[in-house]
Amino acid sequence: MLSKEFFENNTLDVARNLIGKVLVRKYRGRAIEGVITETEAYMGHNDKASHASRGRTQRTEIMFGEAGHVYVYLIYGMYYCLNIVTEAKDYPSAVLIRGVVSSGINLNGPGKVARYFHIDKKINTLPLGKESGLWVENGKSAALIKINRGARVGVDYAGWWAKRNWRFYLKK
DNA sequence: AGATTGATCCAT
DNA sequence: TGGATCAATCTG
Repeated sequence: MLSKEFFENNTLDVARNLIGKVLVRKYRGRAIEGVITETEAYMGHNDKASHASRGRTQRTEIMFGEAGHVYVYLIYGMYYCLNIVTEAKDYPSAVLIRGVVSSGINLNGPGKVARYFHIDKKINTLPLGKESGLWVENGKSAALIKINRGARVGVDYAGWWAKRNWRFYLKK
């Protein structure tokens, strides 16, 4: 299981390094696993695409918290999105898990990932590990993986910040 | 391209 | 307390 230190690094590095790692979910005595194929970094007070850009609120407080904790939110009234908090305490940042491959099934999009892994607000703000039943394991030799970068999805409203290549995905 | 859906945030 | 706004997805 990846340590808290892994998530205390620069968010862009964490987002890139999470590609190829294995997401593990223990749910009702069953283990669900999948290789992470797509992530996005949300980083800093100034990132207009980040929920934390307007400062601390009840919802975003978790992004200012300890690395390696889970941030889950509901979007469009229907879909949960899974994020993992990164970097130092009081620096708002997290990585959104956008894509996972599990048992040959391609889960493209954060809403599908959350649904498949039974992610909802019950594990919001919990640390990765036994308590949340969610953690990340090392994958196979990350050095052999080809990773592409691109602009983040669905954040056009963020102007210049939307153009930054803070999305990472496995090259096919 | 349009409908769906509700938590969250901030102020007409 | 109300209304605008969303880190999306499915169906055509």
